[in-house]
Amino acid sequence: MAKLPQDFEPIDAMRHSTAHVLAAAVAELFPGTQFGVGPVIENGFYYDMKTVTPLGPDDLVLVEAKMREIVGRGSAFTRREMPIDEAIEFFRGRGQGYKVELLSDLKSRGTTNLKDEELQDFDPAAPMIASIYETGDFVDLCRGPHVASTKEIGAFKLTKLAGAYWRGKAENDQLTRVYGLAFASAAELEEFVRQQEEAEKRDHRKLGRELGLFVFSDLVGPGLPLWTPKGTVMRELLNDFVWSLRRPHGYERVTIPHITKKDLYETSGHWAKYAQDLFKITTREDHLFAMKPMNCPHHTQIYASEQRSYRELPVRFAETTMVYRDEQSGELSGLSRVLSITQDDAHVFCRVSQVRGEAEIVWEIIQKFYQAFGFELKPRLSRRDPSAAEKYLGAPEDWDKAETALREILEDKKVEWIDGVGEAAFYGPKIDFMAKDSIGRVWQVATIQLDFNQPRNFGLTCVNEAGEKEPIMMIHCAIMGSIERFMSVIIEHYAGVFPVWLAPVQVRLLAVADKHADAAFAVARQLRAAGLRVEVDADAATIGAKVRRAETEKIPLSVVFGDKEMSGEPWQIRARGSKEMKVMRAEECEAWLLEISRERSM
RNA sequence: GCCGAAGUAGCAUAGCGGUAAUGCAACGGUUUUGUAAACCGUAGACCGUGGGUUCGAAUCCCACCUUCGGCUCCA
Repeated sequence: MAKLPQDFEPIDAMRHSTAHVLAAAVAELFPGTQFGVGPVIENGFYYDMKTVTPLGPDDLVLVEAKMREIVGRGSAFTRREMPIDEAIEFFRGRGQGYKVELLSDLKSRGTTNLKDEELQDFDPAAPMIASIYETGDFVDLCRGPHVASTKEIGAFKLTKLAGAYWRGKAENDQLTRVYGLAFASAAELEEFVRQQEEAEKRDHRKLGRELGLFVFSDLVGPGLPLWTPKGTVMRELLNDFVWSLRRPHGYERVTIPHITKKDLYETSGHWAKYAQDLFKITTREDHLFAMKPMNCPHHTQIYASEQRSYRELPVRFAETTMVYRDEQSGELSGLSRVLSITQDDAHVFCRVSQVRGEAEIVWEIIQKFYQAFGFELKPRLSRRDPSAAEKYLGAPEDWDKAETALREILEDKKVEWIDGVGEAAFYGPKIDFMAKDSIGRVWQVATIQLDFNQPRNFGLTCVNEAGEKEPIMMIHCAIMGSIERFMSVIIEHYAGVFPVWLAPVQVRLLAVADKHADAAFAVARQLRAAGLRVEVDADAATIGAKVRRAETEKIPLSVVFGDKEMSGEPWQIRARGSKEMKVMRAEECEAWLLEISRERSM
């Protein structure tokens, strides 16, 4: 994300100046290049540009060398100001069409329609004065601030080339975006690169394959993960956990088919908005069906199947089930973005007066759930963008009411929350939860969504105390959101080293020699019968090799099983990653293992 | 979908116009082992798919599939 100049930290002026040096280097090497915007981002900068001939990876090396040459010249960054019309002519004269467009747009429509990355070029306080910065022969539109001269530029490195649409719109020109890192010192740059490598080791796509949790098949297709027995064990455990938290609050399970006539989505409002993202099915009799991309419309039909009294509300339906969305192929990524998504979905049908209480129950479930993994949660009020009313269903007054209800809950909780303008669903505002993982990355996870539109579209009511039909509200809530995404998050959070309760294999018995195998298998059978997930390693390998194998496969507990154990000596239980053994008499082991394997904790 | 890059045995990599190599895993044999890698051997790849250029293609060209990095999108 681009940073605004008012949020600049001391390092950011240097990063911004480095972006100018990048543009200067490209301008020297590739005359005729037109430049877009070049903002500061986390850890560095980028610059969007349209070169006469496309840039390749080899050019990146060339450009970086040229940048070092320019930095070596030690030129000053000099600021000049001019009226906006003069600036338009100035950049037109230099063939910089994108800069001319930005300036002209600013002149006619003001700063409010500018994106963050574009605001790095303009000062909203003085929109009719353009400032430019000169470095040697290179001149760029820019609000600043910059360092005094290229002598102050620290350690930098160009990292990648990517495509990016001009002003973020898919219908515009596609420019080449050059990304770079910039830090005050070479040591900091190296440290950052090292951290990146650490994060790569946790990549769920790599760990998922190594740990045998899920696979993809070219025959089945992209974005359609196939879950192995081990991966399925984890999915079920997570789902059971969610259920254990929901059950006391009166949630009931329901089950729906995975396809429906299109009529359902025409009524819900989804067809108009998402028709092209649906997998469609034509029946032999030429009727049009769709794979379900969400569950709420189906669930409304269970609610609507009978007349409901206010006395039976809230009605809480929940179901963990797959939905299917025809995403753009370029969006797919490991488990983070897939076509077959398992949602732990719930819909609460309630009166307006019950919304608050129900939302608080969900909040409590979410907190308990995420606490068990050691995630730090931060809520976000995802509300509508008032300047884009056409994107949302329903009357603004209803939106205001719903947004206020959620805001009150947030204020009541006295927690820090993020204001998410434009993050609402098309049918209502929501509270989304952002989870910070063990290496500080933030993921959007659980959600509580208010919806007055679908109940209205489907005519959902209850009979109230006065015997009248009263319109009701619907709350959509998901604890994990998507199990696929949540799996990707916890795989990376734990780096594949899962806590005992969640590990697909909890205990491995390492048979010392052939003669111990039968006894080890017998013990394993007994522990399995007690509910533990146990394996035996009885291969013809040394005990050292078996220990190593259990470690690299990230099995939480292992027990060497040989003569000593068979003759009744205490077991030595090895916890992964630790050389210290837990020594325990055999007859105590089962109870202890059961206890720790059930404790849902980090 | 768009821009760019990449697909070689189960995994990780080498080879980059002259007919596929290495490590780990697998399999067979020997060893019967006490807390992070025993030893010896064997097998395993139409080099993503299809087409083209060439006497000859893993290697060059085209299309498609899949993956990766971004952009756009995300109920």
